Amino acid sequence: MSKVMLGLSGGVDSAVAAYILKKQGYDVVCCFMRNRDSFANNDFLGNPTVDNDICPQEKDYNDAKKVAEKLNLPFLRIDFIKEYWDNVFTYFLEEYKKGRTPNPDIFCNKYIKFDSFLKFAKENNCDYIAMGHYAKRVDVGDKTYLYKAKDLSKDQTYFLSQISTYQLKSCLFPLGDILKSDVRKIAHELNLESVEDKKDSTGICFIGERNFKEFLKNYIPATQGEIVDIQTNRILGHHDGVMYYTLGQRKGLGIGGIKGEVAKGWFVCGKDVSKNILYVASGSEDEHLFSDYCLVTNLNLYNEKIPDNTHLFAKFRYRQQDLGVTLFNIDDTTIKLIFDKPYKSVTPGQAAVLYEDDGKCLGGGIIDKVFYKGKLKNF
RNA sequence: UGGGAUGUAGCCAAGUGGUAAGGCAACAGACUUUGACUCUGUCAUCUCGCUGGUUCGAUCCCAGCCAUCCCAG
Repeated sequence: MSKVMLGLSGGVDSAVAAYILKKQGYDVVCCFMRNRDSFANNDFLGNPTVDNDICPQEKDYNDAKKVAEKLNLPFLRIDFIKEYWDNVFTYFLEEYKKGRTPNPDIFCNKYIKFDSFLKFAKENNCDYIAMGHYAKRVDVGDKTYLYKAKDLSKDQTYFLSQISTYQLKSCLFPLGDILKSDVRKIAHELNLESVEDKKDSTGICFIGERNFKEFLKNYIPATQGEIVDIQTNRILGHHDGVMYYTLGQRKGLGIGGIKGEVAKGWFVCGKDVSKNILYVASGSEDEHLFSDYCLVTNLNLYNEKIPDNTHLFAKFRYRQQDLGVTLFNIDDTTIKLIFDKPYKSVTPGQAAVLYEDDGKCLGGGIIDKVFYKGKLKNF
């Protein structure tokens, strides 16, 4: 009987995943992961729970424990606080300091959930790990493929785009063929009271929902600068630091109406980190928000290399529609993606994840440089 | 100082003698394992620069004052 270590988070998804694996006949060991400590990590500004009697992580732990008890499964606990800080959070901050917009959860998967946790599982004689991810694994011969989950609205393959073939082969995805609504239904049937109606967690993994700017201020000093209209070079206002904004962002600029002009809202379309200038464009369809090709580094593919001139689909941001692109290889870990037509707000630091039109996820990389009409966009 | 123009919520901006459109911003909620986008809702009632007057009733009419801008000088 194969043994699986299941990451039980205290949410409904991993709880039902545990049940399914058990029902399928796996020998399941549950484990609660703790990767962050607000106090050890000096996280106070804008922390909504810093004064709570019970920290939300402990509530999650208790909820997870109840699930394990209900399902009659062994329950462990492990901390990866140092690993998270060293491999995920440090990278996250470095990217922000460069003015880019990283996706920490992709690296959390790569380095913590599918690496540190996998090693811990192996040390405990487990064959596989599993969690509550919505994704599908398909084995054909000795090859393993990753597909989008049946529940496309919950599909999380985007976050798995940096895991290696070995990591993929070590993981089971029990929720790949189940709709979220059915997950809730199963939780109710099992009377998993601690999680059945719990709201889905959002926000950065292990950090949670936050006023993002306040959170970053704990680690990156605020440096005021000018907000400049890219069309006319007018100074429209001031920002608290160029790194607090991402491309395409509308909220938080505080720019009101201007005499004699129709106010369409202002959107971030570029940044000059050295001069600390934030560039904005008026209206959501301004040309400056678009780009037509990009360079992607850190390319990670689960299987064979993709030939030049292949047309496929890319997701540039989580929960955004897949967009048609044509791929060209630069070297083993760098590709160029030419867009079918100009796309809005493709942002350096975010992941570009590659799909075939049947939902097969080929892998992905990190958007490094973005171009429009042959010119490098200045971010 | 003379002539002209304007003064409506944080910013733009409609408006009528009969009791204040809209947009932007902001805030809240929804959505969401990044950051965003998006959607929904809230947002002038000792109020329409101030003070008087006309009127049943004025933000809109009249007078004076104040402030700002433009042209003269």
